[in-house]
Amino acid sequence: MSIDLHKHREIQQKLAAQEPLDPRVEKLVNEVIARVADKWTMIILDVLAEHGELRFTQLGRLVPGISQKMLTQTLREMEREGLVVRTVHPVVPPKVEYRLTDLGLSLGAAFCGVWIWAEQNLEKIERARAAFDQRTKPEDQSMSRSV
Amino acid sequence: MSIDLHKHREIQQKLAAQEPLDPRVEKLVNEVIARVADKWTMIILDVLAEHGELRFTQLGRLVPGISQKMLTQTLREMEREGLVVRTVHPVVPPKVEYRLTDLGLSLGAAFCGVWIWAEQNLEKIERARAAFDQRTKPEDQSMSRSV
DNA sequence: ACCGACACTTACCACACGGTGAGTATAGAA
DNA sequence: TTCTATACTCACCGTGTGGTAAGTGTCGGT
Repeated sequence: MSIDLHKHREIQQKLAAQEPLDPRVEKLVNEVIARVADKWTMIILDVLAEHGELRFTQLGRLVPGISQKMLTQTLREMEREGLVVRTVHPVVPPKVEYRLTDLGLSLGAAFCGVWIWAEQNLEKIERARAAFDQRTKPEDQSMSRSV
Repeated sequence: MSIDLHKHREIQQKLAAQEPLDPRVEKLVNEVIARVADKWTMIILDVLAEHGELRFTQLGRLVPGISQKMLTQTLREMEREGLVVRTVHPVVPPKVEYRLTDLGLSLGAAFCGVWIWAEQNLEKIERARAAFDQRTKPEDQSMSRSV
């Protein structure tokens, strides 16, 4: 549930030292990050963490920009990873409910570290970006630098 | 540097409760995740955390699959976010060194939570995936699926 | 008989991402 | 003179990702 500080230190040391982590772990982490980092997964995780159990259309309404296709797709992937459970009620107008598993909840908790980091370093990042743009942009060229 | 457990709890509570986080933070988090989650950023962060200061080609060698284009691009983005510093030595064969900033280091530390999570839940995820594939794959010739 | 609700699935399409390979600049080595 | 090393930039191109819109199936309401 909560971050284990011993583990934390240990891995920090591994990062600081040359000790490579288990390659399986590294691969998994990359996969997890890739999965979680897409446009919708974190938002859905967030909404689900906030609202508990939700139906497909409710979820769609709570994640404004999303298309049905992406909602289904993301939810499927999250289900596959064991982050959400999908409960089908075989009733006349279909009723499907989605809810985070313990795993999903714990992923949310694990990401707290990143949230905290972002929260604490928001200003720093914005300053870094501004400074970078400052020292990069002054060339009056129309370089297409899309975000 | 290390994760603040008070903050951690606080945010967990916010996640559990309905309290939304500062939208700026949420936006930033999504951006950070999106940035960090690309194919190369985390790997570079990792390599840099392990080796300290590195030159362009050294980095390229330590991140086997990467193309020059992607290395440059990723490095630039990381520089913009203030995660790395780029030091140019105006010598005859160009010499440029890259090194993590405190911010970059702290991001690595923040991601420890996710690493730990992945490490601790590796089996669970693989089992979830296997189970999901199991119950999804058995599609034989018949198109009708009996749930 | 027709419509709408729900939870999807499918076809199509545009754009962005990432790879490849070439080009650029400089100076010392061969 | 040509080659090599370094740290890039640029043009081109194929794939993949995500959006739009329409279709599917069932049943209850009108």
